Amino acid sequence: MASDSKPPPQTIRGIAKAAGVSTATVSRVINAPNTVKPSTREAVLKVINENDYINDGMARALAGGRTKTIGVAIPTITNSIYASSTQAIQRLCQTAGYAVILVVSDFDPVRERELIRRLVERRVDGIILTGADHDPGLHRVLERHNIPYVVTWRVEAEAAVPCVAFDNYAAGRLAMDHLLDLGHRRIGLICGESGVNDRALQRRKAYCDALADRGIAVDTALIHERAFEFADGYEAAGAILSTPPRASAIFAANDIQAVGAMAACRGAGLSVPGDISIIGFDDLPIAQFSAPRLTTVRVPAADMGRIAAERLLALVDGKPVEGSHILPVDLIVRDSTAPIPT
Amino acid sequence: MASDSKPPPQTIRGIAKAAGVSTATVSRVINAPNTVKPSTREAVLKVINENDYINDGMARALAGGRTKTIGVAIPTITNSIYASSTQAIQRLCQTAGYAVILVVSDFDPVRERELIRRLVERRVDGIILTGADHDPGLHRVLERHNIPYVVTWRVEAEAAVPCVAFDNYAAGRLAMDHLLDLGHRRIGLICGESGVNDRALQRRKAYCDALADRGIAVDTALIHERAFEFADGYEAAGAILSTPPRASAIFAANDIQAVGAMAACRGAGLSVPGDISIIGFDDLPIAQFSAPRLTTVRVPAADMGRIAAERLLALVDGKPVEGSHILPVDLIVRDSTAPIPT
DNA sequence: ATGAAAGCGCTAACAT
DNA sequence: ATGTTAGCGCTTTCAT
Repeated sequence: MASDSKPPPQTIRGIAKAAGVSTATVSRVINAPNTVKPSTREAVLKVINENDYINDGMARALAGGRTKTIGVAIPTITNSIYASSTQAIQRLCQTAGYAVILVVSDFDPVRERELIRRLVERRVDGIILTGADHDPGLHRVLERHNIPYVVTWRVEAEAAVPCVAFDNYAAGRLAMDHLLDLGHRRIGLICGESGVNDRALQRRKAYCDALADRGIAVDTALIHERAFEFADGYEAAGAILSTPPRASAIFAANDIQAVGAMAACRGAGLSVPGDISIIGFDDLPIAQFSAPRLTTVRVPAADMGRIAAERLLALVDGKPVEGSHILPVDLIVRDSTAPIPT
Repeated sequence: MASDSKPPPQTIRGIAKAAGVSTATVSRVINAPNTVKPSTREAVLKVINENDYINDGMARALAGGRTKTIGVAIPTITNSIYASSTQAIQRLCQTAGYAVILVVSDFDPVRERELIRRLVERRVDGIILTGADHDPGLHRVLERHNIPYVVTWRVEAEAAVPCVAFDNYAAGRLAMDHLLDLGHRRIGLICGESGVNDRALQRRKAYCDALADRGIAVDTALIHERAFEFADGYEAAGAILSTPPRASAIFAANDIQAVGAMAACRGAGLSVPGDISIIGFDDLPIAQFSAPRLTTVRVPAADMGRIAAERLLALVDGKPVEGSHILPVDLIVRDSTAPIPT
């Protein structure tokens, strides 16, 4: 036999050779099938299928294309509400042929910056950021590398960076006013760490302002910042219950914490809402199936994710996208709140 | 001035030029910093930082390296339990410097194959698969492209493909035997679609066999296959309650469905476990905070994810990995089950 | 309609 | 210790 020069394997050259055409032709049947004669196209396709050949996305991206990948940065994954928006993003992107890479910063801006750097390194076509509290310079890096991005969960005061969010402060006021309107005056607060979480901060502010507006002094012994697990809400509620005079209501700025708080009240022999009212935040599915069903503030998490993804993909496609997109929130009154017992 | 030939920008050549060194040296300060003289290293680093230069991962991968990306395929994202294992995978991989790309197949093998193809296209270094029910040829493609993978949630009967799982059948028996030991004879079943979900199928089998072993005939009117939302459990339980003679217990092969079922019983004026016992499956966090607290079967989802990721990363590193890794499950008895009322 | 050849930005021998 | 150079697998003018 003649000495055969290495026949390259799972590469476009290998396919080209096996099909007796040039690499350009193979590339064409993959990217612009109708620019190649049907008969040769079929021949090439046959070789491709026989070999399970799959075009190398790295090489393709390098040769000028996009990576068809977008990055999503969230602060934590243990808060179910982020799962909701992230899911919506993932679904929309997957349908559009984009892959999504999720990075979790654990509320650490430096860590976040490092993770975003890895996203840039992977040449994601765009990025969805969560909230504020970003490392200074993060925006500069994104700008410099020409990576479009949109911010969710928070309206960026600064430049005209596109954002999709709702008003956390107003939503917090909604919850508090509901409680105050029911006659409650001594109200406990359970929320996230306001020092590292601007959403928690907004809600805490709403709590304080709502009280102040009715001439009620804020008792910081009634404020508990915790993580987002049931156990955290349970424990925080325990602390509130043991701070006399006993509060007649609790605002948990998260449904999971609220359900934990309800369990604590139950454990303390208190009836909800007979003895104590509890209002949550998010309107997770559990809110409709807890006992009692939870009064809460509905937050448009899935919509936010979907819209953010839509806008980002538009941006990636070079379409212009206007500034902020503010979504509405709603008070959902169920069975966990009632007028203050007389 | 002399005509300056284009000075390349955010590329290794641009940095090299600006720092007055060769591209090889820049590459070295990035990949093997200690092989380059401290003084030049600092100089190069300075230029890199000033420009926020970030090495192109596509080019790097193409030039022979790995992509430092792994793919994870799950059937659905609305079943919280997958979130648990996926989170564990994500965490471990992120820590190890790997990005994870999640794809959701919605229980459609063809869709799954297509999504996996996209993963291969992105040259992921490895893949974590969920359950069985894969398209024939999926394994062949992975084999052919030399992509290591591990299977979770299910022991693969076939070849020696590494898997990390627990015994769904045995776990189902555990739940059923608990109910039967309490004296229950007429038991409803709520589970996933056994036609597209081998885990659901195993649990359904366990249900039937457990009944048969005690000489109890299976009444298919008591079996309800549904999705994994609270509402599905609620609705299924409603159907079971209205099938006389009324069942004295329900096995919900998922905690979310179980909580939904409890709500349905409450709504029907039935006390749990006084009038009817309910056992769940998974031991999600909610199980400890529902009212009453839910008896369930603890499934090692997070461990499974973590171990699967560890094994995959080992595989990626060329380390050998033995066959199946079976994790234990536990019956967690809480307050939602009781002896059959006399 | 198809082929030849020049890069895309990087790493990795091989030199020096 | 640093520079030169040849690809990695692909897309894409530019020819034919």
